[in-house]
Amino acid sequence: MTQKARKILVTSALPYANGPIHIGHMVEYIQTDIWVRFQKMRGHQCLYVCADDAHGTPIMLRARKEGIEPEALIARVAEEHKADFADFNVGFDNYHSTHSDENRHYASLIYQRNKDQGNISNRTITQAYDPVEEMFLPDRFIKGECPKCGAQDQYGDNCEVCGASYSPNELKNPVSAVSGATPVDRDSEHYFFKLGNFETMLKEWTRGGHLQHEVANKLGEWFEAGLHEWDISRDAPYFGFEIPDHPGKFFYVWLDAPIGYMASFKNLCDKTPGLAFDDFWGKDASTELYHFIGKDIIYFHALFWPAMLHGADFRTPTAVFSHGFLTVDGQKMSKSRGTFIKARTYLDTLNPEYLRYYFAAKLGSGIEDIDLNLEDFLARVNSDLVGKVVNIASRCSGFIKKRFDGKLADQLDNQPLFDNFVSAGQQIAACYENREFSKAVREIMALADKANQYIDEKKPWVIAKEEGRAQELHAVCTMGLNLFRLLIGFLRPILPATAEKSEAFLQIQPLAWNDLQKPLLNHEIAAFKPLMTRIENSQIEAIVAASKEDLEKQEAISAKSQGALASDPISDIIEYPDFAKVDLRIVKIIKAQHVEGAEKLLQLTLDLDGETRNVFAGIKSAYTPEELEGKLTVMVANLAPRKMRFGVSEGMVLAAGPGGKELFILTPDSGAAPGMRVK
RNA sequence: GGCUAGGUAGCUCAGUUGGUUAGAGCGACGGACUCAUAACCCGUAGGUCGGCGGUUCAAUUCCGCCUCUAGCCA
Repeated sequence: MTQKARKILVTSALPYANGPIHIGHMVEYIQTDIWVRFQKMRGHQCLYVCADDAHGTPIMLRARKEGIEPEALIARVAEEHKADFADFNVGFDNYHSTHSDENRHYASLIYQRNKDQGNISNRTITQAYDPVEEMFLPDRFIKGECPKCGAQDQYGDNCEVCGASYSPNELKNPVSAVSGATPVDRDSEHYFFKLGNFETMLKEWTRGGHLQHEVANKLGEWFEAGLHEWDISRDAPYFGFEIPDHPGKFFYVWLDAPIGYMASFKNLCDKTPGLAFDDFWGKDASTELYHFIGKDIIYFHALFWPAMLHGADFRTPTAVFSHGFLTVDGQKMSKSRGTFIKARTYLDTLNPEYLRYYFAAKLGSGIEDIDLNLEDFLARVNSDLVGKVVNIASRCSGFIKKRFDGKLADQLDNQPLFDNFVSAGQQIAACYENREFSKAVREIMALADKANQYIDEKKPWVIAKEEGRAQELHAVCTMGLNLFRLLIGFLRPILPATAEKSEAFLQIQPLAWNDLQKPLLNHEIAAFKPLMTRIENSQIEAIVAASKEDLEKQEAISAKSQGALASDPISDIIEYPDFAKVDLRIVKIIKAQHVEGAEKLLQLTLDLDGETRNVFAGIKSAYTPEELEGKLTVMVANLAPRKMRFGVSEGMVLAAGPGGKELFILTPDSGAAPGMRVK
């Protein structure tokens, strides 16, 4: 097991400083932290740095809305972020900010060196400009009608209803999301990073074992399309760093964000004697550098970032590890369902170790999304951690305490079983190293089952009642506690706080991986106190309820300024005869099916009690045919039939909502029957 | 729309370089035990491996199409 100590620098993506950390963020920090703790346990020098990503238009606007300076906003958010991470036992060696002197230095340096190498160009571009706010508008701050499907209130780059992507100038009736003014075109000089200069280098790098294979596959697409120049400047007003020698021009937030990794590390170097920046970032550094990121920001980290570093004579990363997203109960986190759970909301009720364990049990080395199934979460944590692992200590310690003065025997009852656990540790270590945490957890839990089976076979509670078998009892319980110690050692990267408590119980030093080969014998242990308690269903319910309350508070705040009516005001007054012309009827959906070739439509067969109608409804994004069949709803029965590509639609069903998943058909109260008129 | 992933028991996931009865944990059901945080141990039931078509002696595994989910499109 002896190997040379490695020097490793690890980062997680920098959280954006305009809002709180939620449990989706935590997947990444927990994944990284487990890996880092594992490396440290193996005796390597492993440093984990991170920072707040503090620049950009959203932060500038958020601060303006709150009536404070951006600096005040990011300082406050940084404290919240740090507290959340600390309470989740994420052990950063340093946490810094992109709005720092170090970052300004390295951003300018990297820009300057690339400029000297001929990797920066400039030209004038035309961009949407808000004449009221006097600022250029990023795509996401322009709203309008989708040019493809006409959906209202869509963002400047893609439509959430039909999924089309387009450029903001294609949007119909565009308005600034900041002021509501109609944007105008305005010219401005921008600076560009000539990514194309790095094509050869990047092709080699992306296929050089630095990325997961599926990520490398994905990047093939970018090479095929050709590498474009990357716009790295933004105009004032902008919260960020001014570009040297170009007053009024600022570095785009995504330029200086990854440089924040360097800045945070530099900040750590300055307070750590003997830690040299160049050892980890110099062109010929022999140390290892890893970035853990979400799959959504792959191209920044796998294309721009290595190219920028290479162009500025710094080393490139050893590897970039991407992970998937978190869903809750199989769906995207949702504020209205109460599954948009903030880190703090979780921490107010539950032990962070539970979530660390659950995520570990789900995480592999790939980029698949992982699901937090709340029912499964409760069952699994209770069963695995409390029922299996902690239980081993709980069921053995009583005998040791009562019968042997709290002292372990001087030999094990079953050395081969102990050796079997130790050798399984090699496989477990390999899983950790390869970020196959779910495999590691499966192995460890199989061992925990073995340990419980062993105790069950030996039946110490039977031995305890028999005369002259004290030594045997002593050996069996010592064996059980030694198996427990190994399990805790194996789980230590995942459960640092539980490991610490266990170490206090066993009265031992923090476990290192190499300590695990030798059993703990002839050693006094402390009285056993519960190391972990079970999750109650009510706690999960409390978290979901608290998350919903958060939403209600937010809605109450925003309702004043922008209720649903603000963007979609009530139409002109009509007289009753106008309304009476519309013949609304209750119908039963007797059949619903997909329409071949149609992206948005479902074909519905509607029963009007005496007549059936064929209707095409644009609700495919929100409903499956199965969930519609048998339902009652309301239709406009006297709408002129309309010929569509797929057939004739004989009416329309009524639904509300902005579109996409958020579409809700009307349903009558019980008692209504097909054919009834709605009036 | 294009691309990259994913769709396997009620739930969460393994797995199959194509080959006899597709696995685990949890849950359900039955039994045993009482040391242990109603924990643990033994056993039983559960799956047209997203759908359709193709290649093959043989497909859950390979190919094509479709569908659903997620992400990205500078």
